[in-house]
Amino acid sequence: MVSTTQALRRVSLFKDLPDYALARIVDVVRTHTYAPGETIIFEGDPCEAAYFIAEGQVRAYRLSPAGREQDMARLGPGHAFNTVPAFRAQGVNHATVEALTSVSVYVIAGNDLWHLAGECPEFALTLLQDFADRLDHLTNLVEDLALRTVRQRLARFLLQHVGKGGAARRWTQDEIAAHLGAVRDVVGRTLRAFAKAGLVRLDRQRIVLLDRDGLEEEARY
Amino acid sequence: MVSTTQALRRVSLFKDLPDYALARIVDVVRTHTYAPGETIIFEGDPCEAAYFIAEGQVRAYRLSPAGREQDMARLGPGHAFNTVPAFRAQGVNHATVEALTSVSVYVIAGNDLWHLAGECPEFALTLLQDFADRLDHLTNLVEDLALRTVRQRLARFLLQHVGKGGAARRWTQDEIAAHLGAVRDVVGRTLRAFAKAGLVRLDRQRIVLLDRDGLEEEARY
DNA sequence: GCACCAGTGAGACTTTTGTCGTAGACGCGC
DNA sequence: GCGCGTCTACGACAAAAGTCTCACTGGTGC
Repeated sequence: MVSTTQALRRVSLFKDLPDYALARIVDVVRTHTYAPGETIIFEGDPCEAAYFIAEGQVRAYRLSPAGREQDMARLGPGHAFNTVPAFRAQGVNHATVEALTSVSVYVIAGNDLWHLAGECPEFALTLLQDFADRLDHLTNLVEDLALRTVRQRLARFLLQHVGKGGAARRWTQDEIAAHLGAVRDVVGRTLRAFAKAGLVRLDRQRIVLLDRDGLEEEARY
Repeated sequence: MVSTTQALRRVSLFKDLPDYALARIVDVVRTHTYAPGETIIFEGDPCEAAYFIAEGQVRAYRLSPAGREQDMARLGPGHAFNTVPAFRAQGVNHATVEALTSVSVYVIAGNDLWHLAGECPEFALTLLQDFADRLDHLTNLVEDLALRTVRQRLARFLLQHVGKGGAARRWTQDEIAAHLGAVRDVVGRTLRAFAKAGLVRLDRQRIVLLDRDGLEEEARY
C-alpha cells in the first residue's frame, strides 16, 4: 500500500483529483483481480461496492431469461462500473459484469463512495462527468435499437470498430450480436450480404472494409 | 423575484438543499413558460442551459429521419432535463423536449450549473442521484428494446400505466408506440389481440384491464 | 345541420428478424 | 495424428414488426 496514491493517479477518473481527495480514497479502497472470463458482479445482487478499472477490459451486459445478452458497455483502464447503485435507494447491481482479460480493480464500498462524493467536490464533478458520458451513450443506444435496423446498426458498428489497421481486436459474431441487440445468425447473414455487395471482405475472423463510402450509405438513416 | 427561494423549494431536486445553495441558485436562475405543444429544446442544438420543471409535463424524445419518435422520458414537476450536456465536453442537446401541458421551468445556464455542482456538495449529490435514476431507467429501456417483443413491452406498459381507477391519463396509440419503440399499427394490432384474448377491453380511447394475471403472464420473461 | 380532423379498427402484404438443423473450418490440447 | 469445442456458413422456415390502404367514429368549430 505504500505507493497506492501514485497508482491511483493512473486511473483516469482519479487523475485530476487533489491530494487530499486521493488520501481519503486510499483510506477506503481495496484492490482485487479477476481472471479472464470470470464474472465480477451479477445483475440483481445487492450492491456491495463500486469498481474502478486499473488494468484490463470488462463488459457489462444484461441477460434475458432466454439466454440472450445485450451489452451495455465495454470498459477499459480508467473506467468505472457499478457506481450507479451507490446513489440510488434500493442498491442492486444493474448489470452483469464480466472480465474479458485479466482485470485488476480498485473497489470502494457504496457508502464510502457516497461520502467521498459529498466531501470532495472535485470527485463529485468527475463522477457527474462520467455519468453524463454514460447517459449520452445509453441514449444513443436506445435510439439505435428503437429506430434503426440491424443492417444499419451493423454498418455503423463496422465503421466505428473495424479500424483501418489490422490492429483491431477480433470480434466474434456472437459478440457483435450482443453489442447490436441481435442474434448471431442475423449478424452473420447481414455480413454475408455486405460481402456480396462488395462492401467488406470476410477473412474468417477478420473483417476488412472494402468500401467505406458504401457502408456510410448503409449506415445513414 | 421576492419569494424565489420559497418557490425553488417546491422543485423536488432543490427541496433538501441548504439555504446558501438556494441563494446561489437564485442568483443565476431564470424562469420561463411554454404553451402546450411547444418545443422547448431541439436535439443537436448547442446546449444553452439546464431546465427544472416547476409546473407541467414534458416529454423528451429522439426523432428518426423517417419521422419516427422514441420517447426517452416523460417528466413532471420536480424533474430536470438537459442537465447532461453541462457536464460534457461538446455540449449539444441530446434529445428534443416538448411541452405536453402548460409548463413553467427554472433555467440555469450550463456553466452556472457546473459551478453550482462544484461549490455545493449537496447539489452535486442531488444531481448524482438524479443521473443515477436516469441511468437505471435507460438501462431498463435498452433491455426492453433489445430483448423483449412489442407484445411483452405492451403488456408491461399496460400493467404500469393503466391504473385501476379511471383516473389514468389517456394515451393515444401513437403515444404508446413512441413510448415502446414501435409504430401505431403494431400497437393497435397487439391491443386487439389482447382484447380478443380477454385480457383488456377497448372502450375507444379508454383501455380497461380485465385480466391482470393474464397480462403478467404475457409480460413475464 | 355540415365539414373537418385526430384517433382508431382492420385487412393485405412485405420486410426484417429470429429459430432450427446441419455441416464445415479452425485452433488447441493430448 | 485425433478428438473436441468454438466459430462460422447456409438454407428453410416461422414469427414479429413494419407498411399501406381504406373505412369508421366522435368530437370540434362553423
